[in-house]
Amino acid sequence: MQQGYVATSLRGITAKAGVNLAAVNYHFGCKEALIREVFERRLGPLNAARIAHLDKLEAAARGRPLGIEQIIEAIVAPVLHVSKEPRPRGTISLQLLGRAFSEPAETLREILPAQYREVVIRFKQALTRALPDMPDQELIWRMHFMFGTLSYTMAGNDALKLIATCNLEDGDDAVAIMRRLIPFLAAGLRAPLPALQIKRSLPGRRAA
Amino acid sequence: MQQGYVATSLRGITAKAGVNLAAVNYHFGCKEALIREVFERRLGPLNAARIAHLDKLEAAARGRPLGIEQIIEAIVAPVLHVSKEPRPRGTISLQLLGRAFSEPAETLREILPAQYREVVIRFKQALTRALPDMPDQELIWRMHFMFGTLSYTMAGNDALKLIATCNLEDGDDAVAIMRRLIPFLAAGLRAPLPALQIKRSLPGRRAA
DNA sequence: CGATGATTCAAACGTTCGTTTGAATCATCT
DNA sequence: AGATGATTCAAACGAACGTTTGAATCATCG
Repeated sequence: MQQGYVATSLRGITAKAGVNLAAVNYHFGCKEALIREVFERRLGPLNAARIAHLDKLEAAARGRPLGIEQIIEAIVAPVLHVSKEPRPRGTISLQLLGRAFSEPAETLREILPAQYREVVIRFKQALTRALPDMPDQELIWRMHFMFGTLSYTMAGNDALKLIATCNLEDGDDAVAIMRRLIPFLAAGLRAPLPALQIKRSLPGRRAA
Repeated sequence: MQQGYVATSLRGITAKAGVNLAAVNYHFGCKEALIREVFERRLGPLNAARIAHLDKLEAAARGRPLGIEQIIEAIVAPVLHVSKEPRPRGTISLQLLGRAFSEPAETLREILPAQYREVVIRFKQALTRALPDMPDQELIWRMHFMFGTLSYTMAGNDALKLIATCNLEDGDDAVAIMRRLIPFLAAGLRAPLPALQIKRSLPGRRAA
């Protein structure tokens, strides 16, 4: 899955796994069913851990709204757990999950919403209570931005690292990255509401 | 490019264009060169407009640091220009550019850094001056997050819209989205520095 | 042991892909 | 008009893909 669904051949998979080519069709039926199971096996526990984390936070809060950093951490911390799996499985799993939303393959368009639905509902509830003055529309978009940043970061594109033209320290493992990510996302979620009334604020070129 | 590089066949392209299959190899040489030219034609003007926008802002500022919202707007506004092209070209172009970083195709790994290098250098300079207290490492990561959010938003994944389980208003065109995006990103860039000293804030092992 | 069902295997099938080819067509200029 | 170079076209090529097939191998149990 480093190279995407269509570009990954069953011959490549079975060769690397040391099994026969026909084993895939025998055990899974077709290539689509295989990738479906891969995603369910990876994404299911991850999202279950996120919800469990949120459950624990809400139980401890006893009805009070959670802090935004807490909520984000409930989304992010399970990712770190995955990243700690032995190399290279941890890294590749993150790439897989991060790139999932960008996958053009049709079959993933059906899997992902089902896998993420409960997570999104629960976290939207938590965020709505943590940000009571935020309009619903605005919150949905900011959650969209948040998931986008997260999945993009998980995908770990080498492209932007090359772009950076400034060598990053080696100590920037997943934990360090996520520790940088949480304040960024929390501040974004808390940002003042955009001035939707000011019509000419975007295309115009007024300073001041 | 709605379906990715490998899944897009030259037969499909040429059929939709109403030209002969062999025309691609005659005029471009190979499929890779074709997609390379597509990206250069789309990305070149976009990034040139970003730099021109930044040039204008810096000339008007006469040496003073720019505002963060101004800098982000210089990145985002040219995107809106693309989005306004007649349907469906505008929308698809955004998808193309947004998904570019997630494309597993090897050839894009070479094109994108070259196309983006100057943009990243210029905007990093501007942001460094606008955020003088921000450590270099932290700024690079926050730019990474910012580009991630932007490209993810441009890609316009239907997946997350389905996930939202809350129908978005139809008025959310590209302009409205970007107006929401800018405060989100600006707040993220300005976020207080993560407390790297606090050891146990995230589940991580520490040596030393 | 021998029968039975599950699994593995090498080989092939049909399809689709990017690319090549050589003739046909077009545009341009003396 | 006729020659010439650029472009278009239908057809085919070899390679790679997902899938199927039928025999070989394995595990289990009376």
